[in-house]
Amino acid sequence: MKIGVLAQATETPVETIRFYEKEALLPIPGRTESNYRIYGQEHIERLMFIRHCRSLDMALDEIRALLRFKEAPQQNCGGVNELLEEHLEHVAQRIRELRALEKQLKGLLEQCSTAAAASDCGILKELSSEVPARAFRRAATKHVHGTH
Amino acid sequence: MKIGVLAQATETPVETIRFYEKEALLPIPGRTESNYRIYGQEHIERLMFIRHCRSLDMALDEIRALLRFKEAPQQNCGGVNELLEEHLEHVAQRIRELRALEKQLKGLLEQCSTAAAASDCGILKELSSEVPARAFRRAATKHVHGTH
DNA sequence: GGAAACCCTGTAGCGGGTTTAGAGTCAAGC
DNA sequence: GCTTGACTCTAAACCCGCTACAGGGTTTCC
Repeated sequence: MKIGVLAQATETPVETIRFYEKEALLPIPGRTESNYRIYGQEHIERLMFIRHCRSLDMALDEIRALLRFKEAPQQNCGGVNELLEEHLEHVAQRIRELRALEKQLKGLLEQCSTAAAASDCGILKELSSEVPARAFRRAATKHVHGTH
Repeated sequence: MKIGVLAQATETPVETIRFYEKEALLPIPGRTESNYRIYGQEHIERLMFIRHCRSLDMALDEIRALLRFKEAPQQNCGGVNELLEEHLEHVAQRIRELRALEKQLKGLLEQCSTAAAASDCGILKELSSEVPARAFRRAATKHVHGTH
C-alpha cells in the first residue's frame, strides 16, 4: 500500500508519517521502482500504536521506549507500567497547576466587576503588583507544557 | 542598572530579557559607552507585569494586548476583562481534556495489575488496539498545549 | 494526450524561550 | 601593569511535534 492509503487507514497526515520515519519511529519501508514508499499490514499496526500513544499525549521519546518494550517480548513488562505511571503523574501534575491558575484568574476577574476607565482597572493594577511567590515554579516541572 | 541587576530584581534569566526586547515587549533601553544595556525603575515594573502574566500562562500576544490597554489609560477596560475571560476558558478547556486523559491512563494501568511477560502485557495489547474515536480532537483546540 | 491527483525531497516556520560560540568590558588582587 | 574571573555583547542553532511550503516526478482517469 502507498503512503496515502496508510494515511487514510490510520487517520494520520501523510507528512506526519514521513516525519515518524525520519524520527525512526516507523521502520524504513520498501520502495517501488518510481521511489514511492510501500507499506504492509505491520506498518498499519505500528502506526496505530504510535497514534494511540500520542492521543494519550505521550512524548515521542516515551513512545520509543514503549516500542522497545514491545520488541523485547521475553522481557518483563514492569517497565511499561512504570513509564505509564510516570506519564500519568505528569498529567496529574499539570492538572493541579492549571487548577491553581484557574483560581487565580477567577480572582483577577473579580477585580473588574465594573467597566471603569483602564487607568482605574483593578485587573491591570493587580497584574502590575508583585509576582506571587508560587509563580515560575513551573520551570522545575519537566516535561509538562503550557496552556497555549 | 545593568541587565544582570534587572534579571535578579525580577527573577528573570538575562537571555529572556533580551528575548523580550527582541519581541518588542520591553522598550529599547539606553546603552553605556561600552554598549551595555541600562535600565530604570520603569523597566522593572514593565517586566514584572510581563512575568506576572506569563506566570498565569498567557501567550506573549495576549500580554502585548494587555500592554496596549495599559498604555491607553483613557480607554474603557472592558477589553481587559474580555481577554482574561477568554484565557480562563482556554485554561478550563485544557483541564477538561487532561482529566479525560487521566481517566484513560488510569484505565490502561489497570490492565497491568501483574507484571507478566511483555508478550502478554495488557497495556501493550490495549495500546495496539484501535485508536479511540475521541482521539486527535485536540487538533481542533487552538491555543492550548500538550502535556510535555 | 492532458489535467488532476498523487508522490518525492528538502527546507522553513510555529512558541517561548535556552544554549552555544566567540568576543568585548570591567573590577579586584598581585 | 597584568591576570583572573565575572559580567556583557551579538548572532545563530536548538528544543518539540508537527505543518506547510517549493519545486519537482509519476500515475490515473477521461
